[in-house]
Amino acid sequence: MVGKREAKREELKASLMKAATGIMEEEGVRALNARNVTGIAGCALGSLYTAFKDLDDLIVHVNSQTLRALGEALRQDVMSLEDPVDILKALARGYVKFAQENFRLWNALFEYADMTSDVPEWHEKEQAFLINFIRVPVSQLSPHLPEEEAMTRARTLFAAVHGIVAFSLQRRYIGLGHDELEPELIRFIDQMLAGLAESQ
Amino acid sequence: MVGKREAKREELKASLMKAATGIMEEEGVRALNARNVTGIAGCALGSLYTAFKDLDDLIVHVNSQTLRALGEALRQDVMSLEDPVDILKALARGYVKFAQENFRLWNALFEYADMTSDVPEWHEKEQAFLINFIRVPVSQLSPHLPEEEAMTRARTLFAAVHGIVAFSLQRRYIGLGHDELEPELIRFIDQMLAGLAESQ
DNA sequence: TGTACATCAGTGAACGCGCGTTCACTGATGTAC
DNA sequence: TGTACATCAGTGAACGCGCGTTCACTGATGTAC
Repeated sequence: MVGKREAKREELKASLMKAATGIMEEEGVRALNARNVTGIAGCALGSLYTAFKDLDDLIVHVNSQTLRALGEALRQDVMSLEDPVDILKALARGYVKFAQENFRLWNALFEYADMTSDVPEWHEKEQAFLINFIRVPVSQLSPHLPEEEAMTRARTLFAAVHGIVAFSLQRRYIGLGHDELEPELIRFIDQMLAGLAESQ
Repeated sequence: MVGKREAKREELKASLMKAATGIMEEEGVRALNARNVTGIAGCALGSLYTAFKDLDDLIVHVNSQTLRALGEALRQDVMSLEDPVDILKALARGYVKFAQENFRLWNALFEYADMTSDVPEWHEKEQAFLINFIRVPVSQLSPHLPEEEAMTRARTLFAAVHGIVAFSLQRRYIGLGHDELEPELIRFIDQMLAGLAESQ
């Protein structure tokens, strides 16, 4: 009966994840440290290092959770849609909504990459996976595009959309209220897609 | 003859700026600290605080310098052009070029905003000023657009372009080589402009 | 089931480091006569 | 021009803090018989 130890271990991991998520939601990744996270989780300082490799490892796990939540939200938004144009718009709307509702967690996905030099490979793969949501409708809209090029277009589209969302939510956009972000983004997508239709 | 003191003061400021710029160019903002910058500038640790309010103030001054250099580069690129489409493309190309050639200084403009809570107002105004490079040709392309809306379009366009450039240069774009960035960006601008023409 | 021993997760005080900023001091610059 | 005094920029040792991580210890869990 080795089960009790393992159960406790999982419990500890879970409580640390929960505490970390809470701190990151309320004060951002930068506010997270070994003392406050173990304090809130209700365990000893040193326990962090029995449950996770180090503090960075804990952050990566929270980010992974966030990425999965984003993936799930986008999947829901797109599920019932067929038309690639509708899908791309729904993805944009879904992305804005997720970023607004989970601002600090979403922000942590990008802030963290700036803070550390090496993100583990498994986490990079999770990020890369999400791009497929965009690649599929992009390929449908440009059927004779080689897959690799479709991937590039998808990434460019994501980078552009992300740039617009990030600038707005991080308030580098003085004068664009949060209510205006979604319509402005949809206008942007419309313009992109009109330009795509034009060129074919 | 109060001039000698003032001259020395300016000299000190200049040598600190130079040292800070060097460190930021070679190792990024995050590597800058009070000890290495004063060490390289060849002055005492405490001198930093007679020349600048604090370390952040020094960083803001370097960023301001970078912003002015970017503005000057873009002005050169655009100077002889008349056609708004040509201007927008030249700006995009100029932006990529500047970001590539001054990667870490350019990056510091955005990393720093993430690091600190309050950027001084005068520096925010310098940032806002640059958006006019884009607003003018955007207004020319859509003459009946109210100025405020043209501003929004200009900001959206900048945010999108910046997103694409940032993702590529920060290597979040696995698989898009740096040589491919400029053509991909120009393709993007073409598509945007085709979409704009379409909608009018 | 009960007892004796082994293991190892959890503990938190302590380590060690990096860092921004301060402040009493001093020597160069400026002023008054 | 020269001298005596005043000012204040420059100095760098020291302060104080926050932080990630370690490690000797202990008590709960697991194993053997």
